[in-house]
Amino acid sequence: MGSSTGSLDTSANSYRAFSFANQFMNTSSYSDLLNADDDTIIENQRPRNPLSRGFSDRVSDRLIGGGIPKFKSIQPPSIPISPPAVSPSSYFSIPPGLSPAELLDSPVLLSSSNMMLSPTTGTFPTHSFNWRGSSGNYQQGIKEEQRSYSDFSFQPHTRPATAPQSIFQSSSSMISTPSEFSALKTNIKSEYNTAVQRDRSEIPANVQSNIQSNSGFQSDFSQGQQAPQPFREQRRSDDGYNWRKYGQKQVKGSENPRSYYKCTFPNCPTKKKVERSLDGQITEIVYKGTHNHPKPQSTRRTSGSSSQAIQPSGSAEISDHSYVGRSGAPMETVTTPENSSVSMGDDEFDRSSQRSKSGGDEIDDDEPDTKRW
DNA sequence: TGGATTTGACCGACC
DNA sequence: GGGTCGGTCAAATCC
Ligand SMILES: [Zn+2]
Repeated sequence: MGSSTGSLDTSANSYRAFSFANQFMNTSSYSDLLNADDDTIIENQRPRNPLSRGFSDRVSDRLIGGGIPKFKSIQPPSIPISPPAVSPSSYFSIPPGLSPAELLDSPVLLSSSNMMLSPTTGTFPTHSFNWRGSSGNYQQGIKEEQRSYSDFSFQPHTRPATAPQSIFQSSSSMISTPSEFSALKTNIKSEYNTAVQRDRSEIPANVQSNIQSNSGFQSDFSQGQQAPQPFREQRRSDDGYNWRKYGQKQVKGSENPRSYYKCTFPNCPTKKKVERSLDGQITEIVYKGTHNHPKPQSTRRTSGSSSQAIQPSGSAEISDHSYVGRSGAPMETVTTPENSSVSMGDDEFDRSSQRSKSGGDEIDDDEPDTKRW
């Protein structure tokens, strides 16, 4: 089993090192920052079996029927459209602000910044997304500048910013989604990893609002964040969905604790892992699974334009999940593990690599194409 | 009182 | 077969 793909694990972890400052606000509203709209589905989560404790989640991720544990890997026996080749394990990295969908649409993707995935390859992000794949390379650079801002810098707009990175993995198991799109996902597991600028999630909505309004605020904000955790996290986080924290762990490679959240929507299997730095800033977010429901309408968000609210996945092919988010910052910078490699411990890296190997990752290359360019 | 968070323990996967 | 690690559960606690 394990072989199937590796486990997701983490590889993502590698990135923990960054801290970004946030800058989201500039443009649109923060709300846009991350919206993840992924709705796709995976499977419903079934009631947890008592028997299988712990595992339930996994199970859920995997699929229903089966007993087979596969987490990520499931290959799709048959996938309608895309060949999922996509990789069983596909991790995408997306900037927090970006939505995968967009990425897909625009090839530019990360390029804006400069580095990024490898445009060179010609493949787009999608391609790139599989970092885990055999090569191990996965995203490439993203991190770059982020650090610069780390302290707070808010840059006016333009910046490449901080882009945290996001990775998204999709795992899918089954999907029930209506759209074709879902079909794609079906087997794919997706996890997104997002590096977030900060944790907006934690920030109370009001605060955020304020933020929007003012620009300067960030600074405050950031500093404020230093505070340990004055407030509990609110359910609704950056992406607009409601999350419930079900665990926290100190990961070995990083000093930052990782928190595990589940979507509170009844049957939604979506989970996310959030790593935050000591100062409270989110250094990494990894989404697992997709939401099978529209985003709750929150009071906050939507300022206007995009009300993203709910779009079922319609848009097209979004990749697997729609992550919509865009912050003012274009995102560009995504970090790659590699880059980060510097920071990342080798250990972690190794691990990830290893695992990845097991599963066959190889597939990656292909799939993306399907999606469209 | 109900829901969310915290946190230690358990379990499976990987090496 | 044993150790390590990540992920999840669930009781206690908090709000
Ligand atoms: Zn959900």
